[in-house]
Amino acid sequence: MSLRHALLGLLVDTEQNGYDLTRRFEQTLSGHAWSAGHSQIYPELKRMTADGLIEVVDEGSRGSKVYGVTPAGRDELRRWMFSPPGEAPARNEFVLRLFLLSSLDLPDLRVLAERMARTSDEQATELAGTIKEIEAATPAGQPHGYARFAAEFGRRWFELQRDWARWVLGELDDRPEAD
Amino acid sequence: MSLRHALLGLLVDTEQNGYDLTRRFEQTLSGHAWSAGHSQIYPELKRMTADGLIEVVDEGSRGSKVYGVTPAGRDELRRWMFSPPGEAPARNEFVLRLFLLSSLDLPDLRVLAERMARTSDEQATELAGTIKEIEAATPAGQPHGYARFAAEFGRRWFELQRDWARWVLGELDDRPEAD
DNA sequence: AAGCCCATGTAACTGGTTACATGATTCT
DNA sequence: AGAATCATGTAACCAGTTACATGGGCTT
Repeated sequence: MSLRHALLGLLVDTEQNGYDLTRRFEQTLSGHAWSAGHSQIYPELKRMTADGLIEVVDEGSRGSKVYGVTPAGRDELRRWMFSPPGEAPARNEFVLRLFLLSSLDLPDLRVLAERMARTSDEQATELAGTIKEIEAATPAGQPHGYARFAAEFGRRWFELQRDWARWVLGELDDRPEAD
Repeated sequence: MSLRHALLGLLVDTEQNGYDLTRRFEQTLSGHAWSAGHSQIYPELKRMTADGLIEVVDEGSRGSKVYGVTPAGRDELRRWMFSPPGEAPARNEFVLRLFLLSSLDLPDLRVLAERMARTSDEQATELAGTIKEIEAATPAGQPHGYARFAAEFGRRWFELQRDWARWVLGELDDRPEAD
């Protein structure tokens, strides 16, 4: 049950309500890591409260519940982080498309690989800009946090996509069929 | 519905039965791309047959059904490959753990990042060996297929994990708290 | 007062996993 | 003959998505 641990991780970082968690999910985790909508998050928060992993630490003006992690929740998150990985199978539609590229004929393959390389390069450039902003907003010598680590990962991921697509194009150009 | 397109892609590559498809899923797609068990695959094959995307092209000795892709199936696969990406949200437990690393205290973070770097390096080395085998089994000058492309992607992916984890460790060593 | 964002929830449905069930062939 | 592998299926359950529903507070 990764949703539970994702919520624990976000709440350890910052105490917040279900609405904020929904947006945080969308903004930071949804791209590469995990995804969940509010209709899944609210019931899970209730269950986690019942299980003693989190608790309501404050109530906002319009009846919102601000959650925080209990000691038991911290223990559970740590236990999960150290547990052997690979339990939940990975699902990534983009990677699936990559793996199925060879089901296309050569002209189609070229067009798609070129498109993938282009969009990945754009995304990498965009994230590089975001990273510069983070760096600028962080006083020199200060340690980076969560956001910087995640952004660095994302940048490298998009570069991988771009470079792999270019490598495929290079392989294709070496083929006898190439004109 | 990515399952459907994954099956189409595998069947375009090789006509095969549900049992083979289940193993292929496990071996080639399960790591980074997509995952499905036989209990999901068999009913989907029936539905795809009803929808005219695939058809039974042969029957094996013990009553197995060998499926092949119809022209309509090929069209559907191509349409999907060219359709705008990002419809299905990505889910990757490993990446989720990466993103939640900063919820740990510094000593824990170091231990985990070191472990991640080590196991990723082992996986990258293993895949590099697999690639050499593929290269050796392919006559010189011959084009590479599906397996070579996917393996190259996997290698780069594990290297990304390793390098990112090492980068995080480097960032941590620069911290004032570092001993 | 109207419209937007904040904030929480439930219901119906679809996709995916685990468990149950069965039988044929091949290998030892 | 017994065990392993091939081969297909269904049922019950859990996770995740889409749609429906409601109301408070803030801005213009």
